[in-house]
Amino acid sequence: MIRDEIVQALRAALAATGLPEPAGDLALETPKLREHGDWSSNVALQVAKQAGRPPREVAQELADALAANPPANVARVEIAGPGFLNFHLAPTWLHDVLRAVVAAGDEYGRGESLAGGRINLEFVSANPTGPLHAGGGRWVAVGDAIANLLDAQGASVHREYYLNDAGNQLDTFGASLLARYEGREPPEDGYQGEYLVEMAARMRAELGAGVTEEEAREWGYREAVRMLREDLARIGVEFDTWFSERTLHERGEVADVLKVLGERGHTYEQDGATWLRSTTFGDQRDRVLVKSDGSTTYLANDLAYHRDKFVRGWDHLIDIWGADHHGQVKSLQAGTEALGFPAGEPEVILGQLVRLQRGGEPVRISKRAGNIVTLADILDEVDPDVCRLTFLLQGIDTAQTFDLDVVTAQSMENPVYYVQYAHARIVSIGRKAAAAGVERRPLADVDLTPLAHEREIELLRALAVYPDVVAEAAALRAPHRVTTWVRDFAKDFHGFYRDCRVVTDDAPLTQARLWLIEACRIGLADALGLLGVGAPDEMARLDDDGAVEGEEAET
RNA sequence: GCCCUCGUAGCUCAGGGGAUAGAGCAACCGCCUCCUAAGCGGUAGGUCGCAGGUUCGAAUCCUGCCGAGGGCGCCA
Repeated sequence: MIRDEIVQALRAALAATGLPEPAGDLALETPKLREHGDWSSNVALQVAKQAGRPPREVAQELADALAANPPANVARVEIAGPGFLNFHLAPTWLHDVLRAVVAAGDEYGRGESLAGGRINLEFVSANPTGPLHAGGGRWVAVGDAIANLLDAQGASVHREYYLNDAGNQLDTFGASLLARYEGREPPEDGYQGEYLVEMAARMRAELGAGVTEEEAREWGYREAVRMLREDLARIGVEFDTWFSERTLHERGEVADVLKVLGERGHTYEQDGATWLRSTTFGDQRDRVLVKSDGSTTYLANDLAYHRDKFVRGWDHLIDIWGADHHGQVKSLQAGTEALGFPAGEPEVILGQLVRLQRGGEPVRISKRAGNIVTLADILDEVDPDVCRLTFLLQGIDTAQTFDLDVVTAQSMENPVYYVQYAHARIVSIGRKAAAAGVERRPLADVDLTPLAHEREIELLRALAVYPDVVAEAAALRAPHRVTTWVRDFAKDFHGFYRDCRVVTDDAPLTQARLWLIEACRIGLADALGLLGVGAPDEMARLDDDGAVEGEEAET
């Protein structure tokens, strides 16, 4: 691509003038202002100090060297500001971008930065004690999108869900379910959620009378997993593996991990418990692995689990956790390192929690009333695409405020429609063109020089940058960057649509624009696909009140 | 006390070393004989929490302080 050609030309210019290479990457960016060219480099500023000369003088020397041996498509190089090198390209470079997009098709935006990598991505992993909480939807949407991004960079990604089915959480859950079944209130520290009442009724219908606590626990466990799978299926996420904690205990993996840690000299006995000397690996304090009552801690089990993942053959492990588990990161990483696995494994992506609101008021989870809001509740009211994109609107480092009224009642203002509409418009134009008997000729036979309108240029520039956006989003584990790109791109397209008619009497222009919008469609569909959001061929029409035609307007 | 994240327009948030800080919503003013107006254009709106420091250049990096959220169990 043109970008690499310019970088190479810059390197050559540096070498030719005897200037040093900058310490970091050779930065080449797209300036915010069009006057600053198509691409801009700050090498002269970076190198000026080492060279001991004014930046603009260095820039001039580089510009002269570049002029002597100009890269393809570069019309001119200007020096601006404190010493930026601004590359102004001939419009033809964007026509190359269009051809590249079409040639790549579904593959456009793919990268090779993780080629060959085998990654295990664990996310959601909510306890099998009920349906998914609405806030948990964030990890569903984010996790699936990150998996898509890693896949887009060439990695083989395995989506995994860890079922904590061996701890006392499940016992508490079973006791609570049995209490509801018997018409009692759940224990003080039990599960208060009202969904248990419904579950208990279903259990009675299935199992009849005389259910024991163990039977309640096992029935409830299976039922909860069924509900989790159902919720995930509704939003379109499928896991490759549902890993049961119980299997770790059954196969003796927890005991084995304890043995190995002991043999490696990383444990000690104190106060009747077995401790992991995790401070050796940077933890703030040592951690208990085996309690004085002989049972293992969550950490011990989790270490066995992560060792199991490595043994199954992944070369990189990623966990997505809510920030409320931040305190466990160092302990787990210390333990895996103590077991002999690479430092820094597993990589833990921490996401801030979701605050639920309704009409601006916080939704309180009342222990007594047990009025939890589930993901299923949201999916009852909004399209899965709306739900997903809402969770992917912002970076995961910020606590998200999820207002149920805004997301549900005002769903017509959700950005998802804005973006999907752009895609639908493109397909619609294709239908109109076909109906008018206009056929798109092979791209190789089409002259793209008519594409010179500012709107057209903007679209192609955005498409040119898209692969970089995807690569960066993958590297930073930040799917919202794709959301930001696709929103901006949809805006560009709507502007183009308004100003540039595609199907006209001007045959050469029509041909060029038909291919332009096809390239746009590829970009939109790809970005939406990475986010797990559909790219529809048509949208419902709205009447003047903003209500979907054919549906009753809400009053 | 210690650790992590955040603080940017009235609201929700992008931007995380570059040139004049952006978008959506809300407000105001315009645009449908024409491929879907779930659209487009314009106006208004900012001491980028505060104070220092590093740098040719800081919303961005460092330190401190203030504020918000989360964590620091022989719970999971």
